[in-house]
Formats: sequence, C-alpha cells, structure tokens
Amino acid sequence: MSRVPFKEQVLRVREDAIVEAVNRLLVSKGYDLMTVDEVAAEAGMSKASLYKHFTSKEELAAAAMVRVMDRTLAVVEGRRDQSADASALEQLRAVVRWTLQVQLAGEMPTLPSHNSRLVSTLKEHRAYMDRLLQLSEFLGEWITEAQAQGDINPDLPPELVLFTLFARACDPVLPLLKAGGQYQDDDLVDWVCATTFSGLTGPVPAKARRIRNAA
Amino acid sequence: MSRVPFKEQVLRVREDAIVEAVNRLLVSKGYDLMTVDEVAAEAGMSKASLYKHFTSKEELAAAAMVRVMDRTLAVVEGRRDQSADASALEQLRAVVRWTLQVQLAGEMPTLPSHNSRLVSTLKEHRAYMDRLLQLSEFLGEWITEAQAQGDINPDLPPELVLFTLFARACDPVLPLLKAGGQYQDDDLVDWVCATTFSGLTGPVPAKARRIRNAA
DNA sequence: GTCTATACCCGGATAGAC
DNA sequence: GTCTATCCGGGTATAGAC
Repeated sequence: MSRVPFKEQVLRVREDAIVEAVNRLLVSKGYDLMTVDEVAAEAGMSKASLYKHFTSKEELAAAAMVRVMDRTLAVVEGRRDQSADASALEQLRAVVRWTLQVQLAGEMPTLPSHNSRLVSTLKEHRAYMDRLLQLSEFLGEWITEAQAQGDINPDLPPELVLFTLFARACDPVLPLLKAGGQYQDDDLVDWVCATTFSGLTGPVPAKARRIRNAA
Repeated sequence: MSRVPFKEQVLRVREDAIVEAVNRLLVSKGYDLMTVDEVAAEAGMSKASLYKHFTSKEELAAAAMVRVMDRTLAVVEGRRDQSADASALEQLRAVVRWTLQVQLAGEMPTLPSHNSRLVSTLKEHRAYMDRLLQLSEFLGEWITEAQAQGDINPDLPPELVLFTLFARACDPVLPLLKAGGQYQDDDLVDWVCATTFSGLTGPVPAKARRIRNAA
C-alpha cells in the first residue's frame, strides 16, 4: 500500500476543518457577511495560517462549492449504479428530494450571483467547473430521457429544466416555511418536490378535470 | 384645491430620484455591493445630502421595496376592479406573468435574506410591512378561492402557495436563461409561468396519461 | 506552517461651513 | 438642505518572528 506522508494527512484534516467551517458560515450568514476571521476561528487556527491553505476568500467559497458538488455527484452516481431500474423521472425526483433535505438540514451553501469577482473566480476554478459540468451532463441525460418518455414536458428546453432543478438548491420557500415552524420537514420536502414536478395545480384527479373542463 | 408647497415638491422629486437609483443598483449589483456613494452619485447629490433624506443604507433598501410593493399592489387592485370576471387562477397567473416581466426588464429589486440588521429594519418598517400584508391578503383570497375550485391543489397549505408565488420575483432561472441569450423574453415568461402552475411535467394531455398509467 | 501584529483600504456615517 | 472633508470601524491580506 502506498504510504501517505503524515504531514500531508495533517494538512488534509486541517483543510477539511476549514472547508467545513466555510460551509457552516455560508449557510448561516452568507458569503458577504462571512468574514475570514470567523472562518479561522471556527477552524481553530489563525487567519494567517488559513491564508497558507487558501489564497483568498473567493477560494474558500469555491472549496465549499466543490465539496457540495462532490456530495451531489456521489448521490447521482450512486443512483445510476444501484437504482438503474428507476425511470429517469424517478431519478430526477430522488435527486431533488435529496437536495431539499440537505437544505433543510442546514448544509446547503449558496453564493451571491451579483459578486463579479467571486463569479469569475468560480469560472476559472477547474475543480469546481469540472464537477459542475459533470453534474449537468448526468442530469441532462435523465432530463432528455424523461422528455422522450413524456414524463417531463418535451416542449421545455432541457436547459430550463436543468436550471429549474438547480434552483431548488437555493429555493427560498423552504426556509420561509421552516421559519413558520408549523410543518414537519418531511411534509415540506414532499410539497416542494410535488410543486416542482406537478406545479401548484397539482396532479389533477380525473374527476376534477371533468368538472373544470365542463365549466 | 390644496396647495402643495414648492419646497415639498422638490423634496419629493429628489427622493424619487434616490429611490430610483437604489432600485437600479439593487438590480445590478445587489444590496451588499451597492455603496451609498454610488447611490448619491446616481441620484446627483452628495452623500451627506442623501443622509438628510434617508438615515441609513437599510432605509434606502426599504424605500426601494416599498416602491416595488406599490407597483405590485396597483397591478393587483387594477385586476380586481377591471378583470373581476377572471377566475382566481387566471388572476394569480396574470400577477406572476407581470412579476416575471418586471424581472426580465431589470426592474425587480431583491434583498439578501441573511443580513439580520436589514431584515429587522424591514420588520420594523411600517410602510413596508403594511404593503406586504396587504398584498398577502389580496393574493391569499385568490389562492383559497382557486383551491376551492380545484384549480390549485387544495392539499397544499395556502402559505406555501403564497411563498411559491413570491419566490418567482427572485427566481434565478430567468436571469440564467436570459444570460444564455438564445430565447425570446416572451417565451421565457411563458415557460416559467407554465412550470410554476403545471410543473416540469406540464399539462398532461389525456393520451399521455393513459399510456403512462398503463405502464 | 503557525502565530502576533499590522498595513492598507473601503464603506457607512457625521461634522461643520455655507 | 447642500456641500467638502473627515472620522472610524471592520475587513482582506501580509510581514516577520518562531
């Protein structure tokens, strides 16, 4: 077996602690209000040490996004291999469900789209862009398959479907309802998942359809 | 007729210019990256003068939100009075369409939900909260009516429906697709509106339903 | 590589003359 | 009420000793 130098292991552990802290802070305060001092404090080191691992605040954010991308890719690839009998629509629905659960668990980081420095850092970031493209391809296959089977509206551009699914990762509806505090997490996930695929109208029972069409 | 003092007219005009500038900057850079210096420059006055009208950056943001609320309330009340024959669902759909168009036109301001100072300023802000509640009541009536008629899924909490509609005002799908630049604005509005009410599955033609249910 | 201390800058808010 | 000039907190990033 190949020996991993002890020093590198320590390095990895510390960097994991940093990225973990960034993730927590991105969730709780958002990128702009997150300070590098806080990250260092949460990760248990000084700010200067932190800057030896990551060269800028933008790089910290990118690392957190890489981490969540890896988690997502693991889920997607897992379902590819082990639930290959599921329909494309079911696969997509399962991924959305998982995304909503991660968000409810307070583990889904998001970044402000307005910050142009941050956006360009991400666009240059190989590790991040590779994973983003990889994920888009996986989902894209399921999307076109579901459209071919008529499970997703074939008139919609696949791009729009993809973005709509991505958008569930930062859907404001979930935190708003959770803040109200009068619903079970599972119900929230069910409802948002249902509206994503079936809309507010909902899956129309045959009876209601007849009545409405008659009107 | 009651005479409006000239000085007050000037005041109003200048404050309109300020709020207009804030709106533009909120759209283009977002709250965090918007600086009060920029607002003053765009409004054509010095920062110190600006602070005579609005006492803080948060108040500026609140004023912009009041403005967009007023625009929205005008649309809603207009449809109430002049399109009273439309179904509740049609009314809601029309409001969503209008919202999406405003967003595409680059006139829809949004605020970061993470900033707790900002959030508490808004919660204390009478003018803003009054309008928010008023709008929620108007939409709430249409929502329960549409649910009673079976046009909106009655199993969904009205709250969730309301939040889902509100969320269209800051839907990231629209700007993402617009950035791609290969679709007409009208199509984008149609598609997002369709997915909001009918979901990604889309309005299911009877034929497809039979085929799928048989499988 | 880790720390303490600090340079440097930017942005919100204000002082004080007019 | 408007301006110029300034304060001051806080944030990113770095210097330099260990």
